[in-house]
Amino acid sequence: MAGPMKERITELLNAALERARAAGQLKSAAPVFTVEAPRDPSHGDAATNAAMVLARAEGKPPRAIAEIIRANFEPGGDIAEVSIAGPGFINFRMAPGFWHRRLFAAAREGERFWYPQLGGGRKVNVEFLSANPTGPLTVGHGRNAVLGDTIARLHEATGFKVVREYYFNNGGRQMRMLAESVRVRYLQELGIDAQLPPDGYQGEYIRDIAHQLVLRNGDRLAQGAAEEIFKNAAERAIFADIRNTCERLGIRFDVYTNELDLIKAGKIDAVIEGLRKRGLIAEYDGAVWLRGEPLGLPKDRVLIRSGPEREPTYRTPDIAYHIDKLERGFDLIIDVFGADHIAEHEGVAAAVRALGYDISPIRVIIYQFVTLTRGGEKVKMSTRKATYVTLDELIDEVSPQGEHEWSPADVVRFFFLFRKSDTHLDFDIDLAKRQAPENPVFYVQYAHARLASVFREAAKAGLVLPDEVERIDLTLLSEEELALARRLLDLPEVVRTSVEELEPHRIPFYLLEVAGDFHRYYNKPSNRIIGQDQELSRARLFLAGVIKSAIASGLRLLGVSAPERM
RNA sequence: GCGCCCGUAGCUCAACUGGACAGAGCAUCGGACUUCGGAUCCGAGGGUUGGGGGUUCAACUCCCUCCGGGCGCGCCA
Repeated sequence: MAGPMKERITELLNAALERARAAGQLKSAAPVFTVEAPRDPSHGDAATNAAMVLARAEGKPPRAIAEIIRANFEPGGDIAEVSIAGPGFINFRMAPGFWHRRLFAAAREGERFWYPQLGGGRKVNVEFLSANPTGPLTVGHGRNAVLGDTIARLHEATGFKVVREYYFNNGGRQMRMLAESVRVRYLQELGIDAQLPPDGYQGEYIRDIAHQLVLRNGDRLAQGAAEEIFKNAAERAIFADIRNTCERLGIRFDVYTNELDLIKAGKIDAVIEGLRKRGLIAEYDGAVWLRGEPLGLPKDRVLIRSGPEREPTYRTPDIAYHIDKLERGFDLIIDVFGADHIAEHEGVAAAVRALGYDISPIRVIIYQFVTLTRGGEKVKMSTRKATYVTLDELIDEVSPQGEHEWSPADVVRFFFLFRKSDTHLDFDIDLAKRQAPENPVFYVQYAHARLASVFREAAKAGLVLPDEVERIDLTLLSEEELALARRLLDLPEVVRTSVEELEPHRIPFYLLEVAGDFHRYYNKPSNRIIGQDQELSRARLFLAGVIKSAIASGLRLLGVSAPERM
């Protein structure tokens, strides 16, 4: 519901309550009531529960109180009707002129209208994906990447300054294992007998990296070559691959941060020192521990491993990393994590707070895992065992073939966003492949392409909208068309909720509804946009333009293209 | 065992964060244009929102409990 309308009605309601009290018709103090758009549009444009929340204090039935409020309500110019319904709702219906003015505003302002400015230039850091460079991106990473990027887009659109950030660990055991795996494949490539360690990486891409090393170095690395060489080669190659996949999805990062740099900058040591000063460090079993009990955590957590290397666990740099982000002065720090990280994040947050930082800027969006179904069976995925479907393969498989105006990422992006992040996502590959033309994304894009086509036809027929849109007579629009307009004009509120609650899935669901409204409207012969009556045609074409603008603006938030032709 | 998430139509999911009669898309069955794009539209069937209790004028939504599924409880990330 439009913000201005809501505020206006709230004011008028408060005035009515005041009058009723002055007249002795009500005795209790102003209640906390809400003004919202009813779920069912036939109930009106706005509704309040004021009478119902007053019922108890007044000792009267809600509908009787509603009558009192209505009797004292002096409607402003835009409110056409005030009625009482259901258990005691007071419903308001706006005059058509209100909607006409909103439509004109939408046409004039374009994206500024659809994207409410919430950020005021505040700085937000969105950390997402953050996959360690040990292999190609999998389908699970895809959900993270698309969610994170879309949250970034939502914030950009609504007036935040956004940094997209990728954090990775390159100091630990996993990277050593990666290096070792490359070395083994390298030796094998040279015909030298070598065995992958039990936890080694078995993927084909390791052989590719080893093969490249042979091409460039021959057998010079066969004896005594530093682990560093294999590690760097692997990291470089895998990152190139990850970047490429992200590029295909329309995703680019502004900042990469890694563990080794944090170590070199002494930030890890600083964390340990700070914690030690506060009595939060324990040392036993040869390791350095974060004490759980004083932080309200279930148990102690290792910060520095035992053994001669004195290696930090992943959690220590993560603490340092979050402090680093806080010190860089972001107003909002968003972490996109898989469900398996949630417990760990609590520990990290507790440590950061214990070190004296205000962690309120940090917000976490958790997403549940993606399960993949192929041939009716769940595919179990493991990076190490190389039994995964890569994100690249998925993009290839579900993207339409041939020449198109739209991006190969459209289907994948839309699918990943088409459910709430904290529910499991079941991705049936066969279905996505086979039914690609019936995917919801095509339904929405088709609505846009159809509208574009209408404008092409209108131009052919010499029908053009005036620059001064206010000259168009919107009183010619039918009730059905106004209903369509009302849903359309919801977009700014949908965007607001998506940003505030970090719930991007609202956008694709909204777009599906608008597209459905339009397809239904369009299919009725009586709703022909380009017709004999010039004035009516102009009013309808104008509305069509606003619909097109809303769909395009919504899709842009998702990183999904809005094709003019399909 | 403990913690977090989930359980809504045959399947995959929504439900404006406590509001009115729980809605879409697939799937099934039956229909619709000789002009703006049929990748569309119309209609039908399908529900005790996992079970039970509680709070509230009002519960899919909050609390308790039980059942079922996922994730975590690593000196992996």
